[in-house]
Amino acid sequence: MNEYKLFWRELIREVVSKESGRSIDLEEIIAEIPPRPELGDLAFPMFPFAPLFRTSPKEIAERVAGAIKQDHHAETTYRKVEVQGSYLNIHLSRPIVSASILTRINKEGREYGRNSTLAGSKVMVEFSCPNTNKPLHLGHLRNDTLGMSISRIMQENGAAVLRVNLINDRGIHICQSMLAYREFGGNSTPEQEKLKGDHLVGEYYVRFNSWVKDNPEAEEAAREMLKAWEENQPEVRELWEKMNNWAIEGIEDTYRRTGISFDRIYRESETYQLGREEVFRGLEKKVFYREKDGSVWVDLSDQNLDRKVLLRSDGTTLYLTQDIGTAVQRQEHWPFDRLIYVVASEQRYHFQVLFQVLKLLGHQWAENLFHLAYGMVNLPQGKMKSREGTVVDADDLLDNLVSLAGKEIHDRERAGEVDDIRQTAEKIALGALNYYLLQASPYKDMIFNPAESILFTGNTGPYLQYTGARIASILRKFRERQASFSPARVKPELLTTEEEWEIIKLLASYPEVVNQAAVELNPAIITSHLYDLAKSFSRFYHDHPVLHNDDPDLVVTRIELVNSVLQVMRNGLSLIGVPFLEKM
RNA sequence: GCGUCCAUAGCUCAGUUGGAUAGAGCAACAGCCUUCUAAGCUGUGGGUCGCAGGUUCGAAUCCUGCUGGACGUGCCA
Repeated sequence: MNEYKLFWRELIREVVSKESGRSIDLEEIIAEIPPRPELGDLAFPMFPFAPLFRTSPKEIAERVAGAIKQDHHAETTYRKVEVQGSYLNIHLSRPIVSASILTRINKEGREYGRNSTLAGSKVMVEFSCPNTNKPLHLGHLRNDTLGMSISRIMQENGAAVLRVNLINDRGIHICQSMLAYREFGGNSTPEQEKLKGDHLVGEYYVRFNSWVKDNPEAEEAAREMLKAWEENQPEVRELWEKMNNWAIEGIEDTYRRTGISFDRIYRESETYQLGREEVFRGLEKKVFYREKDGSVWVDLSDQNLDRKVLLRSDGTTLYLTQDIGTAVQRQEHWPFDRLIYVVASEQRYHFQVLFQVLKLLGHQWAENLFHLAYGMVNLPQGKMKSREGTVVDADDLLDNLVSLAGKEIHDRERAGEVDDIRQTAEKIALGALNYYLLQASPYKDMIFNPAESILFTGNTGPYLQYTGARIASILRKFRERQASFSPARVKPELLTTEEEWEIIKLLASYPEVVNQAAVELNPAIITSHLYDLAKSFSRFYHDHPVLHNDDPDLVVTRIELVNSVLQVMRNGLSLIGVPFLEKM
C-alpha cells in the first residue's frame, strides 16, 4: 500500500507546488486512509495549504483534483479522484492493485511481509530471566511471549537476532527454598511426589515464608547458607545443584510447551562476579567514588537519578553490578547494534541507572541499550500476591485452557474431524493465551481476566485459528475438485465486491504493519491487523461462495485470493505465537 | 515528599503519531445453519475520551494545572 501512498503523495506534491508557486516538501503531503471505505482508498487533507492559497481547503482540493485529472500519467493507477469536503480522495484501480498483490503474495509466499529495513544489524533480546526457586507464573508468560514475538518481528525486518536468557539461579531467595527443603523435605524427589521439579522447589519456597513467620532465625540461617554457597561448601553446593536442576528442568518443560527458546543461556551463578572490574575502572576514571566504609557509589543526582551503590562495603556485588558486567560480556561475545531488555516496568529506574553507568564508563554502545518496560499483569481482584496465594501459575493456567479447549472441541462436535484432539486443544490454548497477552500495548498494565481469556469467540487467538482452518478447509475441497474447474484462469478483474476489495487492501498493507511493529516494538500492531483481516475474510465468505460458483474463472480467482489470505495469516501468526491449525 | 507511567462504552482493549460521524470484543437484546466448519455472520442499544484551561483551521492525541490509580525512590532482585 505504501507504494501507492508514495506515488500519490509525490504527484500531489508536484501539483500543489505548481499550483501554489511554492516548492512543497514531500513531508507536507499527508496521506490517510478515509474513515469509511466508500470515501475512497486514500485521502489527502488540504487544510494545511489554506494559508498558502489564501482560499478554502475545499477549493484547493478542487483545483488539485482538476489538475490531476488532466495528468494522463496517473490514469492507470486510479479509478477516480474526488473531492470530499476539504479532502482530496483517491479510489485506486481495483483490478490493477488486486492483480499486483495476488501475484506478489503468490510469488513471495512465506517471504511476503519480510523486509530489509534492519538488514545488517545485530539485535540481542534478553527476556524471561526466571528465578530457580519457583515455577513460572502469568507475569513470566507475558514476558516470554513478548520476547519471542519481538525477536521474530525484528527478524522479519531483516535483523540478525540473538535471544538470550539470564537464569537467576543464586541468591538469598534460592537459599530460602533450599533451607526449607533441607528442614522439611525429607529427601523427597519430583518423581516420588509426582510433581514438576520447579513446582516442588516452589513448595519449599512457600514453606520457608510461612516458617519464617514464627521462626525469625530462619532468615539468618538462609544468609549463612548463602555464605556457605559462596564459599563452595560441598553439601550446600550439592543441594543447590540438585534443586536447581529440578527447577530448571521444570521451567524448560514450560518453555517447550509454550514454544519459547533461546540462542544463548546465561546463568547468574556464572556471571554474578562480573562487573566488579568495571566498577574499579570507574573508580580509576573518577566517575565513581568510594565511601569511608569501602562501598563504591555513583552519583547521578544531576540527572535526577540519585546516588546508587555499585559495590557493598564488604566488596560484594549487587544486581546492578552484575548487569554492568553481563552487558560488557555480551558486547564482547556478540557485538550487538542493539540490546533490548524485556523486563517489567517496575525496573525502569534500575535500567536508567544501568545505562547511565555504562555511559560513564565510556561504552559507546550504551546508547544502543533499550529497556522494553512492559506493564504488570493484574487480576480483576487486583495485584497477584505470592503471599496471598493469588499468583496464577503458568502450568495450571495452560492445563486449564487446554481442558477448556478440549471441551469446546467435543461440544462443537469436531472431535471426529480434527486429527489429534489433545494436540489441537494444546494449540488452541496457546493461541488464546499468546493472543490475549499480545493484543494489549506492551507498556501498559493489563488485567488478566481468566474467565474472559479462555473465551474462544470474538477478538481472540482461536478466532484467527478458526478463520485459518476454514480457509484451509476450502482449499482442501478445491484441490479435491480441481479437475472440474479446468480450464480456468485467474482474472483479478472478477474480484468486484466491496468485501473482496477490503481484503485486498489489508493484504497490501501487511508489509507496512510488519515494519511498524518493529519500529514501535509492539506485537499488538500485528494482532490487530490479523484480526481485521480475519474479520474481513469472514464477512466475505459468508456472503460470497468460493467453490459453489458457475464461473470457473471466478472460482480459481477467489481461490487465489483465499490462498493469499491464508499465506498472510500464516506469516503473521508465526510472529505472535499463535499456532496455525489445518483443522479445528 | 520527589520521579516515571497510566486514565477512552458496564467490563477488556484499539484508535493509522494533530484530521472526516471515536472503533472492536465481551456482556444485553433481535435475527441468520437443505449451500465451502455457527469457535461464524447481520442488526439494536451503550461515550462530557478523568476534570479545567491553553496551542491550532482542527485535539482522545501536543502543553499546563488538578483529581484518581500503578510503579519506583534498598549496601533486595
